[in-house]
Amino acid sequence: MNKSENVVTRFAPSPTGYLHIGGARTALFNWLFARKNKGKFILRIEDTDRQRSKQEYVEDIIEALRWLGLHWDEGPIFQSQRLDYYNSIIERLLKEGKAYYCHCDPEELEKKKKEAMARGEKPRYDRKCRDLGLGPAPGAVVRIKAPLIGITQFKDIIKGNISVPNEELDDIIIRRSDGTPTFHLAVVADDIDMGINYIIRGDDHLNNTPKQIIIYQALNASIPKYAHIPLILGPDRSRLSKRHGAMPVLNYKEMGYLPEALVNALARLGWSYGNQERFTVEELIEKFSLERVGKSPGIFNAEKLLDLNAWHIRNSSDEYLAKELVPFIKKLGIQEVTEQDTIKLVSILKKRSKTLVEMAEKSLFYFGMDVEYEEDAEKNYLTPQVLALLSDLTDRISKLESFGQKNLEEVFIKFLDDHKIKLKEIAQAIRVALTGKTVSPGLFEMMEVLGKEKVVYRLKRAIEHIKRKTVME
RNA sequence: GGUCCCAUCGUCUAGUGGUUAGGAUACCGGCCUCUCACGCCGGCGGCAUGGGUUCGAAUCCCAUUGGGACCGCCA
Repeated sequence: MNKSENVVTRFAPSPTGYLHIGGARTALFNWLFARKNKGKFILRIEDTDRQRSKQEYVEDIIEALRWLGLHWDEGPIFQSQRLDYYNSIIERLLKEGKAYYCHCDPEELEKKKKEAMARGEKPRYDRKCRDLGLGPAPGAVVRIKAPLIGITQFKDIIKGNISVPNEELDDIIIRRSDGTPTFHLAVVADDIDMGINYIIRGDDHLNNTPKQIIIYQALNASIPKYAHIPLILGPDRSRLSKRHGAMPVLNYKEMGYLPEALVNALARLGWSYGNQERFTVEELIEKFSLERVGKSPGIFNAEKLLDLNAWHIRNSSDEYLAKELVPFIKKLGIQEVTEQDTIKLVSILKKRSKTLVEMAEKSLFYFGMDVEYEEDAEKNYLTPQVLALLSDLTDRISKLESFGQKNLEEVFIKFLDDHKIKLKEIAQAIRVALTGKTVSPGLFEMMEVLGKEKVVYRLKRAIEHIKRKTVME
């Protein structure tokens, strides 16, 4: 292969399920590799199995890839629309004597297979029709003529040299009796046609590769480079499936994860760059390489994703976060929320939130005039002892012209000094008055965000509350 | 069963013959401090086992064990 050749990669999911993190990572590696090398990334939908393929899954996959920011340069190309092309390839193989019609009865074959398994032999087609020179017939399939001797080998970028004795290979079916091409044929035909020169896919295809190389050879096509990435395993170390942890990628969106965080986590599962753990998408493109992908399978670590998400939230711009946060706040029933509101909230909440869901929940103190006191908070901090202090503080704050953190701090310094107390002694009471809770962002930044009107209102309400409580006792 | 692949803290990983085996996460302490968080400091915890090769193996070789994948008219 010459050096000027442009990299062309593809992600080729079959729409028989939603996109989960395994597929997403395969897509990511293909995308990163193409971007890194200024190449092309193609999206191809492998929907030759009409029974299992569903339109809703196509849509899910596309939406998930878009959300992750893995934009493709070509496609989506649907295999179901290219049947004529596959048939022309099959006809060519037939004509050149590299494939043949097989009339064997499927049930009989199945029986033989089971018997072979029972005897401890490898289940394989006995090649009965291989040299019979049969023609098309109802129920007939087309098989590839695999070489009988020798070895098929290739160098995988990640796994190294892989070789398989040809005796192990079968004359696999390339066209079903209904005339549709099988997976192996369609994949190879498409990859040749689309000029795919780097095939980056899951480890589960490692055993398929020799079978596909045989098709390449029969077609006299140049064989692409392969990179088989190790699988992502479930917590029980078995292949990731819907049952454990293999959530749809779009669920992470709903749970308040940033796509950048998921991309970061997925990239670091299998790929590494020294001791660096946290990457922006730009950094990943710059630093990604297939040589640094590990060989062993890994388990997806949700804790790490959470940490990464917190980091990406902390390091995102307020504007971006505000935009992303709005729908989450609305989901909590605050319909009147604006991006203006959230941008202020985000600035004080981004260091304290691991997800957008959490951030939305923490935003709630801002909305409405009244706050609801948590029972223990009210009992422990809204006490008669702080009544005079709160009254005086409210007076002082009411007189403030501009309501910035600086001004507030100045007022507090004077206030604390006059009363000979530490901030510590009154902070929690103020916090409860303003938020109803014992945990919140810093007092001054929070007051600035709330604005003078709400701060004074809530302080006065707390004072009234204490008075009322005192009288009742 | 056959073939192929894999094996460092619980998890993700760095490491390519000489390191007190490093980082991240989680967990536990401490500092900072108006609470929480952030940040900072410290701790816990690992080379699957057995043989070689070598002056010297996490690193190279073999075996064992364990795990995974594939063996479809699914992809």
